[in-house]
Amino acid sequence: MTKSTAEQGGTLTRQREAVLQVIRGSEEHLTASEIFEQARRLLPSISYATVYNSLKFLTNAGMVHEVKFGNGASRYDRETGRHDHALCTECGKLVDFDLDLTAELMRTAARRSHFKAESIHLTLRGLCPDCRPAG
Amino acid sequence: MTKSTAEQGGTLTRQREAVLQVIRGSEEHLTASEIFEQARRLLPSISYATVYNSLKFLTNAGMVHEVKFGNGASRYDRETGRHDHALCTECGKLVDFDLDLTAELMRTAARRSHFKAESIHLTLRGLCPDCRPAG
DNA sequence: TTCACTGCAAAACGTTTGCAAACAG
DNA sequence: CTGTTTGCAAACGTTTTGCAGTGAA
Repeated sequence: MTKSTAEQGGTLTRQREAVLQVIRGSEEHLTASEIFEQARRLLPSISYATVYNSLKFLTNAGMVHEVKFGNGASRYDRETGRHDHALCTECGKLVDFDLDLTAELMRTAARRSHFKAESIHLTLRGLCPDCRPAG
Repeated sequence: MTKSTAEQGGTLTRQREAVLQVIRGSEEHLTASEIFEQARRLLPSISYATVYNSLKFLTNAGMVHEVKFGNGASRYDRETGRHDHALCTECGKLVDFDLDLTAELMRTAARRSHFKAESIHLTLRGLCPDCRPAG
C-alpha cells in the first residue's frame, strides 16, 4: 500500500516523465505519434506502446488533457483546466480559449436535452489568424 | 454537363437510396457498421465500401449529417440543420437538441479565439434521462 | 520476491484505396 | 462508348492487447 511518486495511481517513471516533458514543452497540441517522435529524442529506447500507456496514465492522473477530434488522432494538451477549442479549417491548428459563459450554458443545455450535465465542450471551427484573408 | 437525380454531384443510386432510407428510418445516430447491417437487409448485395461511399456522397450532398466523436466511429444523423448534441456518459446515447444562443455564442467565441468563425459545435456530456438516478 | 511497468509484435478498429467488372446516359 | 458507381480485398493510421522481460521496493 506504500505510495510512490504520484498522487495515487502509480509511479512517474522516466518514460512517463519524458512524455510529460514533451507535452509541457510544446505550444502545440501534439498527437501520440508526434509525442513519440519527440520523446525518443529524450529517451531513445521508448516504445510507441509505452507512449500510449504513459498518455493514458497522465490523462487519468489529470496531468495532461486529451482532446479527441473527428476520427483522427487524439491530441494532448498541457492545459488541464476547463477550456474550449478553436480548430482551423484551413491548416488544422488547434487553439485553446476560454468562454466564461459555460456555467450558464451548461444549465441551459441540460434543460434542453433533459440530461444531467457533467461537462460541456465547445468547439469553434473557422479560420485562424494566420489563415484568414485580411490581417 | 447534364445533371441527373441529385442537385449537382451525382446519381442517387439504389445503394445510396438504401443508405439514406436506413438513416432516415432511425431515431438513433447510427454508425457506418450499423448502417451496413441494416442496408444489406434492403439490398443484400451492398458492400461495406459502398456504404462508406454512399455516406460520403450523402454527407456532401447535405442529405445527412455526420457526427464525429472521440476516436470511435462516426455516427450519421438524419437531422441536417444546425443543432447540438448531448452524449450520455453511461450508455453512450447521443441526443440532438438545439440551443438558440449559438449566434451570440459564435461571436463571443470568435472574439476570444481570434478566429474567423465558420461554425460552432457544442456537446454536453452527462447522464441521459434513462441513466440518471432519480426521475 | 513481488508487482508495476516496459518493449515488441501482432491484432483490432474504423476508414480509405486500387482496381476490375457492372451499369447508366 | 464514356463516365460513374459498385464490390471486393488489401492497405492505412490510430489505438489496444498479449506477453515475456526489466527494474525498483
